[in-house]
Amino acid sequence: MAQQPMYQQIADDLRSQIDSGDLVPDQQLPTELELRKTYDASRNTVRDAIKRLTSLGLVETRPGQGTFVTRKIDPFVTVLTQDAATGYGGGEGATYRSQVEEDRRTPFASQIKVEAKSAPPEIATRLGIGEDDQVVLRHQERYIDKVPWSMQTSFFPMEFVTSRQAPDLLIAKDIEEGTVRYLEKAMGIKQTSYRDWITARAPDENEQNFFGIPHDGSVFEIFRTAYDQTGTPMRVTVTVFPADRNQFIVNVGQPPDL
Amino acid sequence: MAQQPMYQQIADDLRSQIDSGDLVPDQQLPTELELRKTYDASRNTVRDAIKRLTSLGLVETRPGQGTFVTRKIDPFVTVLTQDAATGYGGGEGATYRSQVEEDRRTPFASQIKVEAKSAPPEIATRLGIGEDDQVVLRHQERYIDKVPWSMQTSFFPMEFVTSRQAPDLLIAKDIEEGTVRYLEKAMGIKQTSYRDWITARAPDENEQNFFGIPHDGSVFEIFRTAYDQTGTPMRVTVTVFPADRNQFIVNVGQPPDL
DNA sequence: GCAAATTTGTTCGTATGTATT
DNA sequence: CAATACATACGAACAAATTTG
Repeated sequence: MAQQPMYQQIADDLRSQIDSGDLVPDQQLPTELELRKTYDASRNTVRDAIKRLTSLGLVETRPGQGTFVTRKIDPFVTVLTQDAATGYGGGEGATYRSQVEEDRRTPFASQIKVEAKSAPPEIATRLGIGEDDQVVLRHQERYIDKVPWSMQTSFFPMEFVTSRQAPDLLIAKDIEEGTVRYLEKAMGIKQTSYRDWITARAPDENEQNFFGIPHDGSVFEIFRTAYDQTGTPMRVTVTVFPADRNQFIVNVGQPPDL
Repeated sequence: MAQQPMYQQIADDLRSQIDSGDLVPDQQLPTELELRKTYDASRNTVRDAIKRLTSLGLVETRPGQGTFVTRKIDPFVTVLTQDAATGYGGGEGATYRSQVEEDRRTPFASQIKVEAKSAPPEIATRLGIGEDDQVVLRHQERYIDKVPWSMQTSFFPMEFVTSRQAPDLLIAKDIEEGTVRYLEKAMGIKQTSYRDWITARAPDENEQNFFGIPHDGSVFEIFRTAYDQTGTPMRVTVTVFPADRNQFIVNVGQPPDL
């Protein structure tokens, strides 16, 4: 009878109500019991329809409360090729704040957590060290306008610390000037190039909780390997961005401003 | 009783069987009826578990046949900053073939479909023309080793054709030399820079069918706006890549080869 | 080529648990 | 504590797609 399954028809109908502005952001949808009557369908069917909408990020269900139209988050755009000339990259700790404030939005970053451990395989390969070699790990969560925006973890060779040249890497405090500048001043290691490797995948449980995204949502994961003036990897930074609120720009040549 | 819901436990158990190699790619999972007995759960609960695995891209269900472990697709990596010096970009028609063949894989591209129509708002803005202005649209589907890999649509101002300078844009045939070179030869318009705008979103129905990805999968959508030597937009190219088989690299400075 | 068997897809009804108000 | 709303789980029936005999 139905060309399309009923749950899909219900989902489409609810979606058109959202798109048309009939249902506005933050507004509560009818409860499952009410929708059951409206569409003359079972509760399970209604729930299947709502599941479709949640995986599209259009609605959000809260146990004990109801289902609500999500307010569209104004996406933040990170320029990955920022300041190519100076060697400082887009989305870094040092440039993150200014990129956000340029947009008249309010950045906030969590306390930095520092850890020392054996290099995970993916990191060891990129840093050109062995898997048994130790690395310093600096982790930080970032917010924009109080909304969780990204999780970043940087890995440095432990040798930077054991050589006593860059001891501050192990201190769990924001290095005001940025680690890139700090390493240049302390060790004479200058970041002259980097390579970003961009993937998208489903979020793990931790990321689902922190960002508040559904299990079938999607995150960007960007591995940045930075090299010094000798072409030696000096740092690997892994940043996870929920796809519903992050976009990226890559400039090649000198395109005119937007 | 259950810290974790039962469908999640079942999903986790099946996942560990896949990760451990107990279930190998292309192998059929036990049928829903068999799993129902194995885990002493109802068929619906088993189905919920399988749904989790499909949205992770670990398994694929085929009506009338069964559920199968997906063979992991070897991802293709597109360098977005290819040949920055010459102004030719990564992932373009002209460079797509060579990038793929460098990888010892076999590229294939569908016939090009050409259309003329009013500029969609997103395109008109980027091309710096009005929404009522006409554009030429060149669409192509791309495969690697016979697997659908990307869908690309390029938009050019209709003026390029009406001025009689670049009539071949309207011909539904591959422009061997690449449109970038063609426009340079025919019109003296040289592509000197471009800007890529990278997003990720859920696939539409057409994309689900073409790429064979689930409704809650994820695709990259990259808008490339290319500019000529005067800083005027000459082209907008929109490419859609399924996230399960595509990754991207951005080079800033001159990082050493991989 | 067709009918039967198998397997997943959709839909219903019902019951109970958990979170919030 | 009670009422409300979503989450999980069971069982059942029929439909649709595919394979098998």
